[in-house]
Amino acid sequence: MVGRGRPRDAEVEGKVLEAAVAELRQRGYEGLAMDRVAERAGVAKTTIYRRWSSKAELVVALITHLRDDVPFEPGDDSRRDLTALVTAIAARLTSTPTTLVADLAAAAARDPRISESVRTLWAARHRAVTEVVAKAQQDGLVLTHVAPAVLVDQLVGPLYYRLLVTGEPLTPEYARTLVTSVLGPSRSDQES
Amino acid sequence: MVGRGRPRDAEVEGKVLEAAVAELRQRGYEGLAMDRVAERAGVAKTTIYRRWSSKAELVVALITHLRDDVPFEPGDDSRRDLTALVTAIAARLTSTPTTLVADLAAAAARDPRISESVRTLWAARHRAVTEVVAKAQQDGLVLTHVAPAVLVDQLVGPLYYRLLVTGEPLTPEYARTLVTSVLGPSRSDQES
Amino acid sequence: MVGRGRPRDAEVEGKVLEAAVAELRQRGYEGLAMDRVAERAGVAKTTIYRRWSSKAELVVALITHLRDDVPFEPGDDSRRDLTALVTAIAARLTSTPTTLVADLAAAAARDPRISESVRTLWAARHRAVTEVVAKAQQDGLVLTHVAPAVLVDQLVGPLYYRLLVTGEPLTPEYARTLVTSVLGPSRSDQES
Amino acid sequence: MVGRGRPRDAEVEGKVLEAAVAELRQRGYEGLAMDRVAERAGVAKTTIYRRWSSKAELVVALITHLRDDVPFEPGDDSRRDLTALVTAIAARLTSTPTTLVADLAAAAARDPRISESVRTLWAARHRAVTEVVAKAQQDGLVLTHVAPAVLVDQLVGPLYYRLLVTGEPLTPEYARTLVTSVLGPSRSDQES
DNA sequence: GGTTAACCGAGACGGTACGTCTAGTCTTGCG
DNA sequence: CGCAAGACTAGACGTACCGTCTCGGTTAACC
Repeated sequence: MVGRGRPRDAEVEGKVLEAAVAELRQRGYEGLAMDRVAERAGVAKTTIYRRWSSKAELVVALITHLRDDVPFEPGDDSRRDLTALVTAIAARLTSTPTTLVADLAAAAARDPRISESVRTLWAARHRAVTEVVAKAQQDGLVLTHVAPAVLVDQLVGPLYYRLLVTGEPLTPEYARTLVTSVLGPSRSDQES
Repeated sequence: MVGRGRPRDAEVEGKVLEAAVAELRQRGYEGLAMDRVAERAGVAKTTIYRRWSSKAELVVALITHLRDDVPFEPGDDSRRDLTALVTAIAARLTSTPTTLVADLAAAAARDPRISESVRTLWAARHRAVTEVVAKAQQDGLVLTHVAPAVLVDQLVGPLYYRLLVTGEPLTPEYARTLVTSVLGPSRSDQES
Repeated sequence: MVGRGRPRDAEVEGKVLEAAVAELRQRGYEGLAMDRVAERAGVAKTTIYRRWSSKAELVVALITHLRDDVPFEPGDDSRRDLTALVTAIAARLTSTPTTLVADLAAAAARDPRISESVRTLWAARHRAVTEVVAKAQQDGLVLTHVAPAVLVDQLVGPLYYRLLVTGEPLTPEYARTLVTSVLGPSRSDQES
Repeated sequence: MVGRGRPRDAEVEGKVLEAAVAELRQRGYEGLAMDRVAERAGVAKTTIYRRWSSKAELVVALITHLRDDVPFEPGDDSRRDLTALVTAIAARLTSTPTTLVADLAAAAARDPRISESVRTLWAARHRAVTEVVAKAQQDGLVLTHVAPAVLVDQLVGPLYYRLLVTGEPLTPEYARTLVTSVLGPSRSDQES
């Protein structure tokens, strides 16, 4: 007895998320009004609440929707791969409104369901890093014998730390320095 | 023309900040209601707004008020000092409600004044780390030649990263591993 | 071109009306939600709207459905008959939730179709009174020469007045007093 | 400790009630939207809810506000007085939207506080009738020896009965007939 | 010692948003 | 067709919060 009743309008989800993203960019999280989202999406407020039980959940979905996993295929040069990955993550964080990242963290700290959702998002984004780090370690490129997970934390963690805590900029140079710190200087770095 | 009129009640500031801290811990930034702060402090809302022109400014003041710098004097053994420091920071973060940290970050991301205030707070807490790292580097304990600031980020950043992003626990072992990763294994570690 | 398509389920009408009556008793007219009626009746909302085009019309039908005329055969003694009738009406009103009566009046005041339906209901219930009053008047039992309809109003009206307006109780004594006031005291009353 | 805080704006109450009356006349009870009342009165919705906790209570207040007790001084002729009073009540009921009367009854049947309020309203309006009836009875004008309260019910009750139940019109003639039925025919009536 | 200036408390007020509820309509697929 | 299931529009309801404003009443400093 599946598929009874009127099926959900497939367009709704997209329209709402799009409207929400636009509003979010324009007025920030606090300024994101459900009424306006509804109107902008050309949809009744009830329809939004049927899918997402609160503003917070809508924003979570919105973020997930933003996920555009660029599949990453590792090359031969782990150092180059790692630098590219960390730089990409930094770039992405930079282009995302900081409030969003912070609000997600705050919402996650309060609601375990959101927490899970948000963590899944980040996990997906950082997975490739773990793989490349493990590979680099097998190749003997890493200085210390520490669990790969810790190294990942030391590559990615500082990005969030700067973004959320110190407010310093996430430049490509910074990303490269992080990699250098973990892998040691490359030959070209040494020469310079 | 100084000192005319009724002087401000000296106790008010303290009472309000205390009440605000309590509310912030309980309900987070969004849930921090000025009405409740006023009631809890036994003070009129007007009195609060006379001192701080908005909720945001109140939180700024509140954060500054939180600063309770435990003075740290470095010893001979930089590795031991560093481990102690990172462990202490981790312990402090663990004992602080995660929502508080996240909400501060969120508030900072929204309001530059809060941002500055929050950063000053963290900077005070992390200053000692920078000093010890620099000393360790001078002593030749650090593997790579990277700016001390970056090393600090890689020691402290992962703590916030785990707390706010991945949700993994901040154990003393983790703190020691972070130090090991930066300084390389200690002699005792190597022996084991 | 008769009997095309699936025939209407004969049970539906009864189930819906019954459910609607129950809801009406519990929650009153305003609180009568079509969704709840549908669910309680085990019927789709669409099915209800196919038969009755609005909440108002459903209530109309519902009222008609409530009609359960207890046939009354007059005896020799008009005074006794009248007393019995008025007492019976009072008892029935007492056992009916006051909200129901009031809501019916309110709905009637709003919608002429409901109005007609409700009036038919009351008329059926009060018809016997008119007959007996007319008979009593012919027998010379009534003090004044007033149209029977007015006397009926003065016998039945006070019941609704007390119920809806003053909130005073409808006791059998009250019913008898009403009859006494219209017919004059009976011989036994006079003796006492 | 009187008169603390900002005093209530004296105009608000009047403006809101006026706006509410206008809305009520235009769109009926169900169509009376608090948002529109607020806008029309040039007042925030919160301000309305601070004074009246619900739509129902606002309407009650509205009715009470409508109270314009025409003080009645009885003359020598009780029959004339009574006729005038009953006619006045009938006229007033006729000029009031029926929905209002019915809705008040319905609201009263649900909420005891409203009930009390409404009854007070009616009681004030009907008080004079009781007095005049009692006087008429002392003067020997009443046919039967029944409690004055019952006679009042039989004079006023039929008006509400016709209005809410049978829907028949409340003409001055009807009012006079009611009085006649209770007092017996006047001399002039007999002559005619 | 009266005037004046600034404070304090209480709380009303305008405004904005949230999340809930309902009436009625519309869209499927099954019988 | 009828029916069940349930999505959809439109819009009211009552609550919460923010920041402003208006009072009556204090508490000093100054004339």
